[in-house]
Amino acid sequence: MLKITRKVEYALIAVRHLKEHPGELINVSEISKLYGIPKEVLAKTMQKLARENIVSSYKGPHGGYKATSKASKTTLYNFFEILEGPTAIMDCYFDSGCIHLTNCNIRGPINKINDSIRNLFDNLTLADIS
Amino acid sequence: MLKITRKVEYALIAVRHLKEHPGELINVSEISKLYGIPKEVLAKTMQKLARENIVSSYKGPHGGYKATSKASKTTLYNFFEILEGPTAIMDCYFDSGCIHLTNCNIRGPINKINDSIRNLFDNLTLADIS
DNA sequence: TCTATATACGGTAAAAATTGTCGTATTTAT
DNA sequence: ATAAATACGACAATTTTTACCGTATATAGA
Repeated sequence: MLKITRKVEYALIAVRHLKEHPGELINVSEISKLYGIPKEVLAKTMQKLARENIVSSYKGPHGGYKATSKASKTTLYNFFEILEGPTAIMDCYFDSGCIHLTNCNIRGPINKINDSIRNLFDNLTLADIS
Repeated sequence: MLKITRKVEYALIAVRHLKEHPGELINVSEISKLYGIPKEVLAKTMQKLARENIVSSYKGPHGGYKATSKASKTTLYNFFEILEGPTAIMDCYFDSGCIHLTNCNIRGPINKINDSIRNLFDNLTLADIS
């Protein structure tokens, strides 16, 4: 519990790698081999980041990805959201689908904890882990 | 991702309920019905808490559980640990089993984030959510 | 002493979420 | 044209989480 997913882990590794080689076009295979990450998984992850302009993509031979200026400014919260959707320690923070809401006795405190965690990830950027 | 498990959710609800009825012996069936929690799941969870003296248990008819004084003092981190084992956003914080450790480029920053989260849960007690 | 009720505990089945794989399309440098 | 790369969708495999079942043990009360 309270784990980040491998996809996020892979994405963090990839972005960091791109930032360590500024301007350079680096393809998925290269990063895959270097860090032992399944190629297709990383590929799809990079595509999501490309859609959000965290990285820019170039097709064709010698193509690949490079980090954009947005990469550094992006908060960890947004980064997580791009890859995994809205993040909270319990679904009821976003979903109203919980049947127990009316007699739930912990929602208030849980939401406070949530806010703390969200605050933490809102105040860390990708630059902080690069 | 970054979710607490239902077991932990159930345990928080149960402990809070016990603390709302101090001294009273309340059995698992009662809490189960009240909050719509599967009985056996909650039962096992309560047994873990009993072993760690977060609650005290009484067998037989009119038996049940009540919160102990330790309940309020227990940190959320310890509570999570009792129920789910050591908690970290990535396994490599505790496990050395990761093959990539040598060329992992994000371990340092990830561990810092981990420390922040751990600090958060170390400084919140069950009293804070009751 | 018998019975009913409750916790204690282990094993396993079911469900859900995550992770990985495959096939195909598209773009583009050479 | 060809080869190398991203783009995308569907599905399979794995892992984790959640729920259920059976049995043992303790104890209050008739």
